[in-house]
Amino acid sequence: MLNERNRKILETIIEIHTESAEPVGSQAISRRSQIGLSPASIRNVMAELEELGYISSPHTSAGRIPTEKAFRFYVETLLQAGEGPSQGPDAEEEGSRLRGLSLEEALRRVSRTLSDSSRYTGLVVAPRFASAIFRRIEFVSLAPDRILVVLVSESGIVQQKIIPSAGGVSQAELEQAANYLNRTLSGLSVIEAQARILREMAEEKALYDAMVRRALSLSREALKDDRDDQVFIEGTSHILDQPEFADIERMRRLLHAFEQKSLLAALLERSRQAEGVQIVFGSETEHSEVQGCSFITANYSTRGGARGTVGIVGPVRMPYTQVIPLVGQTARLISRLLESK
Amino acid sequence: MLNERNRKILETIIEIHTESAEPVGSQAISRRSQIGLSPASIRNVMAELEELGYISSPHTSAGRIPTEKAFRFYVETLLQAGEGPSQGPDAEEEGSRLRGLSLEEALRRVSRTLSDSSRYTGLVVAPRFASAIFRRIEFVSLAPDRILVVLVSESGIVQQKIIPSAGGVSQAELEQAANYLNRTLSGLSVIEAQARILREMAEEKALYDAMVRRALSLSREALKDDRDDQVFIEGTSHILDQPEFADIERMRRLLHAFEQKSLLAALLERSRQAEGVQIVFGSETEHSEVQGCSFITANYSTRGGARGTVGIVGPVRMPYTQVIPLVGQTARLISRLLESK
DNA sequence: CGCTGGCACTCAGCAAAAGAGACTGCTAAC
DNA sequence: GTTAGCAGTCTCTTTTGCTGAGTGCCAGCG
Repeated sequence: MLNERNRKILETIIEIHTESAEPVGSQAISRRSQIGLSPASIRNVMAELEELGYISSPHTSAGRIPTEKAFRFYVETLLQAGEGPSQGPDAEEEGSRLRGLSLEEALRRVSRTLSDSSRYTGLVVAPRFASAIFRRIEFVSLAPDRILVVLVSESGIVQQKIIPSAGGVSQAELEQAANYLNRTLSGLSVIEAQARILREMAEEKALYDAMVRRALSLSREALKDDRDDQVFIEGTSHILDQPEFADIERMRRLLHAFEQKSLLAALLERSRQAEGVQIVFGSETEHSEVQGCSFITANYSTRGGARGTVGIVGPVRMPYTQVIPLVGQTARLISRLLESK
Repeated sequence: MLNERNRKILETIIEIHTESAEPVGSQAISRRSQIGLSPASIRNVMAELEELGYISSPHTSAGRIPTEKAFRFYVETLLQAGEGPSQGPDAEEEGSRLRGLSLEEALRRVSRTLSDSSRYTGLVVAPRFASAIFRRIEFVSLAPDRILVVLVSESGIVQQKIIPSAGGVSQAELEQAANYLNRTLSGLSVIEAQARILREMAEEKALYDAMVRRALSLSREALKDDRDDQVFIEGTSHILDQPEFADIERMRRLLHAFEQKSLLAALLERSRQAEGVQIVFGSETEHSEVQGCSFITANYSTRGGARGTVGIVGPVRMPYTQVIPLVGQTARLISRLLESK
């Protein structure tokens, strides 16, 4: 579709535009590229590229800016070529800094680091408790009608929720129930644990042990999947640095979208099972708020197979040769961290 | 200092400016106020007010803008007059919506609600675990050298942290230690618990029970006060709506300040012990980033005396007659919620 | 046949100029 | 003490003209 020379010129246009955020003229390309063509010849090529939809000009007397189609084409070749070297913060050092933090704090920190070193907005989705391996459960009676449940997974994911309590259950009874559940369910995946509970409840009528009955009914409530992903977004103020969002109204909508973490979680959902670094443009989603954005993400996994996502968000115009390795390495860093935990 | 008529006119200036965000002219005041003075007379008064430092004009042919001194004077009279009615969301309804959520989720929700109904940025500081009443401790061995600690307070504050483990301690041993600590420390304030541990450790040499020794040393690590307040900030995108921050650079600095939650926590620290609604202007703090901002806050308390803060941040020009009651009622709402928990 | 220099043309962006409008401060009269 | 009137000031907006970047096309060259 695109011969070697045209491809090379398109690449140059993207590179220049990535640095300047401005339309690129034929002269600038000629100066920059090694091809050794005059501006006039390059103009001919540019006419072709425009014909094909890879570049467009904002107005007659301006240079050209790469279209999303061009960026898609560009990142696709980059992703196929492999990540290349990253110049992110030292992974070893970073890893040991995270080692002493709770999972939540660690993920927040990673999001921050991603943001700081990319100068875009950092994004981390925590693994779902529901897809982890069950480790411990604890009940604390807060009020006669409300029980606090704390769940811990094998890799250290902590989840708390409050469940209603039918009749007043004493703290001692709650502890018995927790003990029973910890003995019975520990080491199972949460899915298996849920299945196990249902199975046992079906046989429950045969059981006369009130404690077991209580434990099962509590745990069913406790393990119910509420499905709201924890998302850590750091460095949203960096979007103010991006000239493409200079319009206040635009910024407002984008910031607003970032505030609704559920929106981002939904957006990243579809790439959750993919391997390697993923790139999605806002226009490729059904959310108009993130038009003009680009999401660079990669998944990490914990011991037990639960998966989470890390990434950065910025404008479509991004230094992909730098951010792709950064995101890729960060995902691997977290995987290593969580699998060793 | 200010006679009744001048006070009334200043008030009118503030009201008009609060709505329009623009300099206020003598004619507008004359039209609006019930005083029945001509613009010319009002101009005389304005000259006086300017003399006294309550208003200032951006340039010769513009109206006057109330100074921070004027706003300080204004809110002081408002605060003394009492809160007046709020038209925030129905407290009853809101309360029952929060009842089934974990503390963290509830506080985040409150911050969101504050932001939504004020159209400014919502702010909630969680009570410190260290100032709460100890309820439960739980240890989970994550790796031979790392132990996850989950702490729960009387009012349902959950805090997790990871502590290093000297020698490999088995999960069974950890459970014994937790049992011992739960028996011994439950119901004490965290401060008391810390003191108790130190006291017992001093006597430790006399003790030959290895389990108790281990429990004490673990708990000392676990209860160590790390002092990083949890702050929930919601609705930061609202600051983009404020004309006073229209300058991009200004916005960037402000958003950046909001991202450093520790900065806000430090800022709110000094009003933590106060009663009732507090108002602090950015210029009254030592943080230049929040110049031009106004913080309206109030404290809430939990069973056991731990305190937290709720509030909103916006420009100095704010509809204080509305936001003061809103913040006050929200603080009372949370207090009621947490004291009944 | 592809490449290139030359040239006329287009159009955004900037700066200077002009005009309109909003307020003020002052003065003189009530 | 209050007010109408008026001259003066200064911002904001609009207009106009200019400059410069960049394009498309054409004719000539290797």
